Amino acid sequence: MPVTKGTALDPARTREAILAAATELLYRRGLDGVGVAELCAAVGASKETLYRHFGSKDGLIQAVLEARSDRVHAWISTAVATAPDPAAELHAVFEALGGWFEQPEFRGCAIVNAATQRHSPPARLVAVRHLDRYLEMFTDIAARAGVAEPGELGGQLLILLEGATVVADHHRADGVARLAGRAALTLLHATEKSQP
Amino acid sequence: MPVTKGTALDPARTREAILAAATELLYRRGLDGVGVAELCAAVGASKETLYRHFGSKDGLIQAVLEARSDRVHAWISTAVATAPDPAAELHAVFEALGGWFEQPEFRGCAIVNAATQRHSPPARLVAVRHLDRYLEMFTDIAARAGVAEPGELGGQLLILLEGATVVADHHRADGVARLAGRAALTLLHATEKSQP
DNA sequence: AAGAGATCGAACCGATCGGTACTATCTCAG
DNA sequence: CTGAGATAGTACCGATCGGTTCGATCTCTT
Repeated sequence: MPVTKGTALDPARTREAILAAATELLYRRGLDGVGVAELCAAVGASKETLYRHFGSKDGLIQAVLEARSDRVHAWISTAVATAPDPAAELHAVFEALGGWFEQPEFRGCAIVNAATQRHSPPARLVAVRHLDRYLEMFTDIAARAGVAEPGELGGQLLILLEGATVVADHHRADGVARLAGRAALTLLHATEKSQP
Repeated sequence: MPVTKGTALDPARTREAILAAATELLYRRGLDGVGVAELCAAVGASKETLYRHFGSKDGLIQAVLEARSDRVHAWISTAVATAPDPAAELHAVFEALGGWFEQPEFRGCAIVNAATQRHSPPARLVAVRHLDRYLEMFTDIAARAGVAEPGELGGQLLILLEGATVVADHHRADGVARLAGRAALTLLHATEKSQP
């Protein structure tokens, strides 16, 4: 049945619905673990609709990744914004991360996972920008804390965040975020102390 | 031509040859990026030979991952063994890591990548044991350094190692290992100082 | 009222997937 | 010398892949 009778025709909403369903499925089963046909079935859309909105499976994947990157950074930024000082900001970031790791559907960072599966420009570019934003955020926190080399500490905090995500995904999830959070604060304090 | 004339018949060597070629190709292009036919062509072996030795593509993948995990840990252990004290051991680990990151064929940790692509028991188990061995190594180093809670520091060092690997793969490779290495030493010294 | 655009559902495309079967031919152990 | 096992090469299997096309049918804009 074409265009279910009584349904409002809203391309933008259709696009979002496809995006949402694809985000979940591709994250859970991997980029190569879900075919376009199954994707369409899960959305309740036809192939033609999907291809009109995204052009190709890779186009859909890219749209999914960019939207996800934006959402993740908005979420982390919110956590940071509620904290009163740099140390509390770091604590907030890793506490938020811990809440994510505990969710049963947690499967690592979708953007990094995608770049691992498709080691090609589109996915890699999204990943680079994703990590760039993390690095900028951490460097800002380090700068606000008044450390001598914010870039150095920022990079180390990025390593802690990504490392915690990988370990939570592939080793043990419980306590990893707090472990990384304590390491982050230790690094912050050590760097502060050494530069009075 | 079956069994090229003059070639010694050595199943064990054949197996190793398949393993070696598959290790390189699957690492470079991803588990789903290479078909069995291409794999056979790269090895110079027939499908029947591959399937007789490994049973299935997944069997081959598992053999590849386990061999790789063994090799990586032997390599890291060698780096550790040459250092005179815990701090030097950590330095050696991250220096070795840096050398790996700089290689043009570096594509992240093959075992973690595989577990990301196949989020199913076989690959996941190899990954868990792989990280277990890292954790044990780092915990031992922490214990030798005499810190109060070697497990805590060991876990943090594991996070640094995996984080550095991810960042080197997906963000920037140069200097990441040394950045993580300095963080590792900072954590070690901070933990030592707080527990006289 | 009419045309434009959106959507579904299905058929269809060539290519490729992992895996099997078979033959011819070689090596190697007895 | 003989039989068992290893191998290359090829053809083949059904399934699935990403992607295209088409007609029917709906909504929306004018």
